Amino acid sequence: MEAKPKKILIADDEPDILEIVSYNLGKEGYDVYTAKDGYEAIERAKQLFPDLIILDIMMPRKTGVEVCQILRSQPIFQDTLIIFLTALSDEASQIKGLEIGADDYVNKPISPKVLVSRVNALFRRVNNKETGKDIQLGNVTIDPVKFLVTIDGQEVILAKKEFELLYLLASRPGRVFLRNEILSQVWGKDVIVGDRTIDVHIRKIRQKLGIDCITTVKGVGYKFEM
Amino acid sequence: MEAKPKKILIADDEPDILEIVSYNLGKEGYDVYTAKDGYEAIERAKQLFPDLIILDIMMPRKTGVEVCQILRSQPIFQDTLIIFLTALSDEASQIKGLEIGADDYVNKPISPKVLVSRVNALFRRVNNKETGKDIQLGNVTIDPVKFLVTIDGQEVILAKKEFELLYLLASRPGRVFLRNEILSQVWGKDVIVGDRTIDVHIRKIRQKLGIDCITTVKGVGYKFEM
DNA sequence: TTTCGCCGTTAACAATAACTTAATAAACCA
DNA sequence: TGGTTTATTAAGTTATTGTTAACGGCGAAA
Repeated sequence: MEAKPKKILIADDEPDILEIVSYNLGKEGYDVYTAKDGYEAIERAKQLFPDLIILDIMMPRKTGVEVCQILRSQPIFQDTLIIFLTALSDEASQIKGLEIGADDYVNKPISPKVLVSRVNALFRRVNNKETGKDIQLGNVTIDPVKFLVTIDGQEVILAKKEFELLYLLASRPGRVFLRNEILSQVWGKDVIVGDRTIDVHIRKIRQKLGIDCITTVKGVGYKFEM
Repeated sequence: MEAKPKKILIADDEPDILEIVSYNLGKEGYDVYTAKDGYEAIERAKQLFPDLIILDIMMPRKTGVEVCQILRSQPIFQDTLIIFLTALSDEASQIKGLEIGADDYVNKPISPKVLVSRVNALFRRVNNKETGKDIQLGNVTIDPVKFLVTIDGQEVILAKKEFELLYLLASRPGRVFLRNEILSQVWGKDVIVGDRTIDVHIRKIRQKLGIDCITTVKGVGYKFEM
């Protein structure tokens, strides 16, 4: 399922800034829109409902601070991310900016790369509610948060060690894991178990999954592949 | 339901920083804990499950970057907020910090007030989305304001601890909560209770609800699912 | 104040699931 | 083919959780 690109609205009265920020965010795959003053920023926000608004503070026809306050007073824009972008680097301005509802505050002169990183970080946090470490390979999904494996939507219940072992193998599909490596990762460095223990767990996983996705590499170890 | 104060863990090898940051965040109403190196930070994180971790980068026994990577590789710490606090002010470090999963990156010398603002801003953003609201899952409704659970309109009376436990599990349906995590979230930091206490509460909830919605994941924890 | 009842906890034991082992069979490779 | 490695099975062992009952504390009602 391809996620829709996030919409970002940038408001600044310096065309250079608009251009360089637009370019860099566009390159990251965001849909970028611009406004050249505060009034226009509000108009475009109401029409676009962007996911993130980047506001310069010093702008004609409403400052960034005013824009932020106006938007935040409306429930619709409660969840919209807002970043201030400004030449005012004093503490008080920054604190005020964050207190009236901004999510971040970046000082000029800006580094486009840093700004992009901060934008990414914000979206990562807001976006990733539950689907961080899932592994999806073919029709198999391994969800360590829910501790659940599904095959074609069918849930498969694995025991703790089985799950950890499968998760390890599937974390690098195609890569062969030595038996020693498996032992130290899943069982811990100072646990001593017999040689056949791994095999038995592998067997159970194969059995429970019902599909052939763990390959034995004789004399070496095991690997996951679809 | 009274909102529990957010737990913040601060890791820095400079006692002065620990003190001044602790003081300022404590004054804001946060529960603040400290660690003086990277190893200790990980240990305390696993025991406390803080809502936010503030990491110095230059620390003995694992750098902040290492700590971040180790924690982020575990599903349990996916949602934990992380702020880097560092004297490295170069662009590349900042970008790297944000890319490996930090939510913010603050340069030293720090202004305690700015840090507090940024912490508040992070919590404001994350908080809005999940706490305090009714939870509705299938035919079950959980109302943390009225302290009431209803199943198909039928009211069910739970005791306080039972309710808190259920609310925690139901706040992230499907997600597995470790026993440690449950202890720290429901019972609090330094309360020591016996091993069977959780089970007994789980039993009572299952009994009172009359439906099978809490699943045991043996060796791991419990999860709520309809 | 006394009594009653609920809450949270603990302890003892039962039940069950998970893990390991060992023995045997099958597969693989030189 | 012989030797080595892995698969399979079942049984044994351990660890974790379920269940029940009982106890003390605390607050509400008598």
